[in-house]
Amino acid sequence: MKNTKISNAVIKRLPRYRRYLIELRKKGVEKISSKEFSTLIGYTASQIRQDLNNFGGFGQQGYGYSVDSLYDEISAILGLDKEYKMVIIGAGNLGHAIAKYMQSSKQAFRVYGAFDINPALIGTELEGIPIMDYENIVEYVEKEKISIGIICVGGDTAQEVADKLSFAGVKGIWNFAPTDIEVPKHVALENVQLSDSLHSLAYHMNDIHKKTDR
Amino acid sequence: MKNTKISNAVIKRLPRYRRYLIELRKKGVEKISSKEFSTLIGYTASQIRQDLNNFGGFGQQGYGYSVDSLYDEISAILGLDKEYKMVIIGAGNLGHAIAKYMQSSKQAFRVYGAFDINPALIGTELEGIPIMDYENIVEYVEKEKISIGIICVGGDTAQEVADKLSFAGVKGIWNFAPTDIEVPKHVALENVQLSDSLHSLAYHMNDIHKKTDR
DNA sequence: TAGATTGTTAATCGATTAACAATC
DNA sequence: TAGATTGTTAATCGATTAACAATC
Repeated sequence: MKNTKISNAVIKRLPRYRRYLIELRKKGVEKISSKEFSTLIGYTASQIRQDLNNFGGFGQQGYGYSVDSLYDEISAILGLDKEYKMVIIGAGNLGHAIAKYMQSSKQAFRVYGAFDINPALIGTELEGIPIMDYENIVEYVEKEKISIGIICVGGDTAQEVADKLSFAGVKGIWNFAPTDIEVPKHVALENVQLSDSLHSLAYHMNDIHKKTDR
Repeated sequence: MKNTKISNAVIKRLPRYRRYLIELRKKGVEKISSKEFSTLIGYTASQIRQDLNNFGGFGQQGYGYSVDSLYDEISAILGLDKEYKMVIIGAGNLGHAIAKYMQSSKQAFRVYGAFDINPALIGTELEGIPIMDYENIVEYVEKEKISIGIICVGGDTAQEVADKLSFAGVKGIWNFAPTDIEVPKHVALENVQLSDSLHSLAYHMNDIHKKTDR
């Protein structure tokens, strides 16, 4: 595997490739050429080949790509052949929402516990997941070897939660708080800004009209 | 306002500018230069000026940008000075999650109804929002002038829901289904691929390790 | 072998950054 | 006026697309 710093644009496309490969597998398709894949997924054949060759030559000239093995390769590149233990911080609406969502996903990601500062919530359960005292989070993360923290608190406390999680040793933070947070270099960070996404939708809704008007 | 096709990269940054402007307003900051904004938000001063000038000259030479009016301008560009009526399709885990989330946001976006095909759910409520029969969605959207449909169904039915919503006349679709969908040109589409986001996090968690190893 | 399709290099395109003249 | 900072043009950088030789 080469390692000359893969661009983020490429990485963002990998899960999408993988999703389409799952569909193809379901349909019993065994091989696919970059050209066929192109019409399916909507990237150019050139881009598909370019993207995949960042990680190695997965294809075969004159034949194409094996759906099964390409799926396996991409899954491995993404690290989906591993298991990830997660905790949710913030057992309010958003935390509840994510807990529900994670439960219905049958992936290698599993939520082991939730944390809150609200005494009324501590000791209860969030969709079957125990809600514990936020005071004890560092201890818990260390002991249970939790690798991902899901931040579902309000924007004002998100940074302090991120600091604590990083200190406790998580390897990744999935941030749903409506704030940008900073993490040490060795901690991976992925932001889900739902309101940004909605605002972007609003822009395009109006933009489309402007175009129609011309 | 110029209209020479704003790149999507720019649009994706607008909500972020807006969030920082809200913070600045809270702190009572009245003006900000592109240079000061740069250190705060992490884009280059050049990019900030370039971005803003896509929409007009909001600044003043020798002074900078007025926080208040820049906030107003960006809000207007995004279309956040308007009201948006929404429906949720799919009252399962994900729909419930989004309903909760939308409720806690006090923005110009409001969910008026939810739809499902499950007879056990129809007639009940989802966080105070009535759950109606999916059969009647077109009629409802037309009558209530709903402008945004939030798709919270499984991947297998997402496209058919999108078709129905488009037919009924929504102007935007916020898609949480783990599938890519196609919509007519006049309908805006925003995808939230939570699993893609999580997979991208997994990649970076492992990628960071590779770097450490070298 | 001939045909197909990859892997990879070169060309193009677009987005970001730098520079600076305009102007408050 | 002098100083500061924008608006905008030009230069650079990176990502996408095209082309084609390598090879299954």
